[in-house]
Amino acid sequence: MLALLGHEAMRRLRDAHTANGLTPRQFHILGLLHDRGPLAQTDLAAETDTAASVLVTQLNPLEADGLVTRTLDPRDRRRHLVVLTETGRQRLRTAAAAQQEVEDELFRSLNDSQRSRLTQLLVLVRDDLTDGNERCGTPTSLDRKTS
Amino acid sequence: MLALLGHEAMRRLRDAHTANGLTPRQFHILGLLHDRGPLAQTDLAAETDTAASVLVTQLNPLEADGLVTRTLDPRDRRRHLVVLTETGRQRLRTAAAAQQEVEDELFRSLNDSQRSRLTQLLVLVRDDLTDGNERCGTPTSLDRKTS
DNA sequence: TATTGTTATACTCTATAACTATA
DNA sequence: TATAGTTATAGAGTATAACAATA
Repeated sequence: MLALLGHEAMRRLRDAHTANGLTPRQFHILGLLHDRGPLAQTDLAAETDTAASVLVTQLNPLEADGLVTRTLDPRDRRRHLVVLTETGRQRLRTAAAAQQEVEDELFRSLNDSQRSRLTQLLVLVRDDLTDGNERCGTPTSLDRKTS
Repeated sequence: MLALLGHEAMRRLRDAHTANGLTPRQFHILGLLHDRGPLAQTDLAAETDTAASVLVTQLNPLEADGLVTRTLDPRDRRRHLVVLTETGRQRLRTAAAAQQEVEDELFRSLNDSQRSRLTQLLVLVRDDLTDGNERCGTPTSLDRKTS
């Protein structure tokens, strides 16, 4: 049921973000750049758990739309620093509002205390999976976030 | 987070079922046939929320492996009744054990009361989404189960 | 030689439409 | 004409390997 509900949640988030010209991954990328400042593509790939080659295909449209710029890191000219533009910041704001709408719709059957209990339980599961996998060396998608 | 955790759950279930030569959908199909007896493909498509064309591609390997048979319904020779064989029943048992292992691993950080509370909250969300969509006419994947 | 980023390729899952056979 | 099932095709998402530039 967790898998099925998660699939439905992803579908709704994808629909909402598509209306803003973004994929869920691109929304994630914009959010990271907003919170952490400019990042190299390697860092973005690690944080979002996407292969480097996939990251490129996500960044290209973002750069073409002027939401993001790529500049060479002067100290290591192999690295491309990805920077959030002002346009990108605005797009992130409207996309975040759309995301919030989807979340409200998804969890409208729960009151505030039920919602926080659900988050609390999911956090327990997630944290156990992430550092559990780091410990026993069975890497999966979830733990690359913290590595 | 629900979407991400659901994705991870689906990945683990898929891996477990792949080891038994099944997809998650095929496991779902076998389970339905076990619980409800022979069903026409239309019914299976509705219950599992898969397009008819997708259902065919899931049933073909099941029939080839002898887990399932397709027979014409004598009362409406357009309908193909899908029947679970004894081999299919056995495969379902081993696959169900594998699914249970994955669930135990996923939720090992929760004790029994936490697990039941999580299920309870997820059921609330799911039921609201399903009959909520039936009411307001915004059909999604989840509500076809109950229609 | 190793690392960053890019390109090309293939594979899976999914959605759609066209087709057949029955009703 | 409408329905049950099938086939073929195209699209999105993802994973892998080969490649260019830089360290």
